Amino acid sequence: MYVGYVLDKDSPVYPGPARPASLSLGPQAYGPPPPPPGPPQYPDFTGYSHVEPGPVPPAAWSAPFSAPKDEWAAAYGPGPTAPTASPAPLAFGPPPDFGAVPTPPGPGPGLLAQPLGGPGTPSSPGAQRRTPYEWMRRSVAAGGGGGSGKTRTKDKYRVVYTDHQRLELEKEFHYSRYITIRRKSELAANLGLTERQVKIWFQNRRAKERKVNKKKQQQQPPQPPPPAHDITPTPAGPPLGGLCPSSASLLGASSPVPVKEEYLP
DNA sequence: TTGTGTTTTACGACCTCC
DNA sequence: GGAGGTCGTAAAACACAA
Repeated sequence: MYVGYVLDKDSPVYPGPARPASLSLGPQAYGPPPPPPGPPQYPDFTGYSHVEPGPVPPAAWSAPFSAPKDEWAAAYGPGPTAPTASPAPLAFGPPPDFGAVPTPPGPGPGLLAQPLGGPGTPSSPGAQRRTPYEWMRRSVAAGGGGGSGKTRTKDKYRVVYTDHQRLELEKEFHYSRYITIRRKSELAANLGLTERQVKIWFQNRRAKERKVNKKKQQQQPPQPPPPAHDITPTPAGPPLGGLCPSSASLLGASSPVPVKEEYLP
């Protein structure tokens, strides 16, 4: 286990600024790192595919995480507004950060102004794909099941996470592929999930990313190795031996990135 | 409406690390 | 030994073509 890494460092695995303490930051709030822009980070992301034109958040990582998940960023619009608009009686209110982050100029007045489905509209992610921002109103229905602990041995095999839960999980994943114990607890509490669910979600999410990356590599012709300065730690594995290289460099004296207190020893 | 393919939760097996 | 990692897989949820 990598408890030592997680407990002691609680630092992002991938280069980037230290995340603000509060949850629910918009993707753009994670801050742009210096690396050059690359292909979209989540071109395969289909969970929130009601893409609308919107501001493209700055790149969050260097390759292979060279670009932020602009799909969901664009799909959901500015992060701050989404949870604010959610009527879900989750364990947390709209984080202050959400109100603090200005709404970028977009195609419309924002999520709140988007049409919502009627009360009888399906509460599934698929339905949400057809009904933009439906997730804001259906967080409760499926959200209650999110932490219900249903298993294969119980009446329901699995629950479907609400879009809000998935959005927050995606945000956290966007920040770091490996969630810390602290963040896992926070996220689980805030989203009404169990820590186990959060852990498994991250495991599945990493598996998904590996699968996508593998698919990409198979589709793309072999390319020459990138220059040395472009080499970034691979996300394919857990951080071994404490700090990953990127974290080490992140904490280095030369790093311009401010390190959050909780990440400091 | 139905069949089929894909995605999303959840678990078990096995491994590594402390 | 416990916790969390990957890997493989089951099954529900979902999308979509016929």
